[in-house]
Parts: sequence; C-alpha cells; structure tokens
Amino acid sequence: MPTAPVRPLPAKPAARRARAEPAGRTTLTPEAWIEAATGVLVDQGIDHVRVDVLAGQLQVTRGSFYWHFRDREDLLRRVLQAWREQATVQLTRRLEGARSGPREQLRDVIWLPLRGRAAPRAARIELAIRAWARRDPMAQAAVDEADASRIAYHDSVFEALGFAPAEAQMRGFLLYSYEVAESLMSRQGTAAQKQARRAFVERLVMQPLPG
Amino acid sequence: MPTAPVRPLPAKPAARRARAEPAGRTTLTPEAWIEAATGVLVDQGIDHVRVDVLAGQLQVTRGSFYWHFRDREDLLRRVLQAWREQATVQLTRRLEGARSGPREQLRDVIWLPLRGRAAPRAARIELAIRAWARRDPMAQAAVDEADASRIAYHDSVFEALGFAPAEAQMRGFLLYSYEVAESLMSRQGTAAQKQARRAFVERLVMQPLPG
DNA sequence: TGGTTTCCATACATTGCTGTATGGCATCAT
DNA sequence: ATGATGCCATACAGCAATGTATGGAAACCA
Repeated sequence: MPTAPVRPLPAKPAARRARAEPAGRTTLTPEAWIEAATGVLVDQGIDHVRVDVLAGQLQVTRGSFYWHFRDREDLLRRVLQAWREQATVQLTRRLEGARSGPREQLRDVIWLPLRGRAAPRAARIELAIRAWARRDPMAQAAVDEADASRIAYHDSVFEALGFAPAEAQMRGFLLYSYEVAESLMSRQGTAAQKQARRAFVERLVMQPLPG
Repeated sequence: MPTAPVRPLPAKPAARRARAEPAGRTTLTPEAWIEAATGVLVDQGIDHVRVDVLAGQLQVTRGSFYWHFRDREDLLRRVLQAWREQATVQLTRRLEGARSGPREQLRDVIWLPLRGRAAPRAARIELAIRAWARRDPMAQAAVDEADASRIAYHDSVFEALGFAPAEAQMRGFLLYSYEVAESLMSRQGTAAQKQARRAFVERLVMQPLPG
C-alpha cells in the first residue's frame, strides 16, 4: 500500500483551547473517539470498529468524526499509537523500580498481572490488538516492538539474578511466554490453581540447571 | 441469541453420490467451501470470511453456496467442527504413542511443532480460531475444550515422569503455555535462539524443585 | 425418451457502511 | 455587534454483502 496522499485536515489548534463547556461535556475530544474505538476493538474485533457505531455510542453523528479524523484508517493509527504509549509507560515504570532488587522485580512481573488495578482491561486490550496484528502490519509491528522490549526487560531481571546472558535470555523468554499464555488461556483452571501455578513458576524459573 | 428456527435445507443424499465428473472437478463439495473459508480465516480473520469472496475463489457464484449451506453461520459452524475433529485426531495420535515412554512423549511435544509437516499451517489456523474465539462463544468453547484436553495430556506426561499429580499439573500447564506462546510470538528471536529455547525448556521443566 | 434431481447462474430487494458536501448554531476575537 | 471559527447535523452518492426467488443445463432414473 503506497503511502496515501495526505489530504490536509482543516487547520486545528495544536492544543485544545479551553472553551466554555456548559457542564456536561458537550464537545468531544479525539481521545474520546479513541477510547470508544478501543472499547469496541476489545469485545468486537477491529472490523467492528466502525464510524457510525462509535458515533452512536458517543451520541453524535458521523459528522463529528470526520471533523476530528481524516478517515477510519486515521483513527486506527491513533488507537495503536495510544496503546504503544501506554505500554511504554508501563515498562518505564518497571525499569524505574529496578533499584528494588531483582527478586522483587521477579515477584512483580509474576504477580502484578493479578494485583494491578487496570490489569485485566489492559490484558484484554492487548489480546485484541494481538488478534488485530495477525493481519495488519502496523499492529503487528507495534506488538513485536512491545514483546521485544518486555522480553529484554525479563532477560535483564535474570541477568541481575546472576544467570549468564544466554541463559538469562531463555529464562526471560520462558517467563514472558508463561505470562502471555496465562492471559490468553485465563479460562483454564480455578483461581486457586492459577495462584499455585504462579508460585510454582516463580520458583522453577529461578532453579539452576546442573551441568 | 435464541436458537434460530431451522429452515429445512433441500433434501440431499447423506453420502455424495458418485456422479460422472468429467475430469476437472466441475462439482463442489461442502468441504471445498470449508477449506476455502479456513484459508480466508487464517490470513484475513473471521469477518472476511464472506460468501461472495469464497465464491470468487472457487470460481462459482453464490448460488452454489446457498445450495450447500443454509447461510453464512452454517458455514462457520462447520469450519469450527472441522477444526475440532482435526485437533481430536491429533491428540489421539499422541495418546496412542504413549507406549513409547514419557521422555519420548516430552520430546515429541516440544519438537514436533517444528518438525511436523503440516504443523505451521495448523498453528496458523489455531491462532486464527483463537482470535475468533475472543468474540464468538462457539469458537471460544472449541478452543477451551482443545486447551483442556491438551493440558491434560501434558499433565499425564509429567505424571508418567514421576511427579506428583498437583505438581505435574503445573508443569504441564507451564509447558503448554510455552508452546502456545512460542507459536504466538514466532517472530521473536532467530532460528538458532528458538532451537536453544526449546532445548532449555525441555530440561528445565523436568528439573525437580528442592523442598 | 421423458421426467426428476443435482448443482449452479442470474436477477432482485435489502441493509450497512463509507466518505463528502453543505448547512447551522454557538462561541470566540476585534 | 460582526465576522470568523470550532464543532456537529443533515443529506447525498456509492459500494459491498446478505439472502431469496427463479431459471436452466447436465446427469441420473425409469
């Protein structure tokens, strides 16, 4: 697909001006559309993210949409972009907590997906984008990038635990694999079994190999 | 969705009669439609499995489709059914090879996804159905069922290796998780790294824990 | 050979969704 | 006050996909 000729949007102020909004949000931000699109993406799939559906959800007409966005493709790009930024922030937070020691980082990696406030929703968004990525190169690139940086983080944790780089890499990948799969197959097993699984994995991935 | 009132299909013979097919397959079987649908499902997603697309691919018109199938929903059901049967056959083959000893079964589980002839395509089909399952309860049920029986098989391998049932269950889940994730994130790492990963996991999941 | 059945083509009728063009109202600058 | 602008509504044209109704040719049965 050749890069489409950029049709200039009607000039808009870079920063949203503070207009007199009488109480209940009469005017929409692009972020509202992006949020709504993400919602539909999560429980309907990318093909159901359609302009008129979102308009109905936001109680406006499609005229509003085509004011804020060039077209549907434009919206999808910004949905992905929003996810990338969120994922980056998430990982940055972890890197900043690196001073707490590798053992604690490992515990966080394993248990945070359960304890986190917004974790379940973030997981669902990620799975939806992963499904989307199967046939959209742009989404695929975003997912690959996120996977790579997270795996790199996992590796670093095992390196900090004293494993040689090559082995740390394999342990990091295994642990990340487990997390992704646990999210993907969240229907398998009872809550107690899941707890036990995580505790077991936490111990096993630290277990040294003989030889 | 209430179970739709069943509109009776035009009566058809249960088994396809042997008609004089002059050379090049002038007449279509339902299986041909199912195969085509699976193909589109794999690299386009379930929403792109549309009657007219398949008709174009099969060089016929939609009239043919509505003779073989009640409607689009009917086709999707049969696509899922075909996958269930294939997955069952696959697992049955493994259970029959159980006499070869647990170590060999473990090797097979880990390495077969790479060596198998039709393995890559089967993996892609499975990922496509997994994506579909996120918003179709019927597909979700099929995936859950497949996961459960495969996990049970993994468990049995670890039990045969001498681990206590509870621990075997966790090891089985971890190994299956790794396999699913390796398929899902097949873009991560070089071929050599993947090889090393598998070899490493094969050893680690057998490693006993102290205590 | 005449009639039936199998399988597919053709031709509607309908719906859903996209993108554009244009109008209108409220809010802003001056 | 008066343009000008931001934000949205309305209306239109067009395509894409579904399902149905019906016709028609070739193979089968008698």
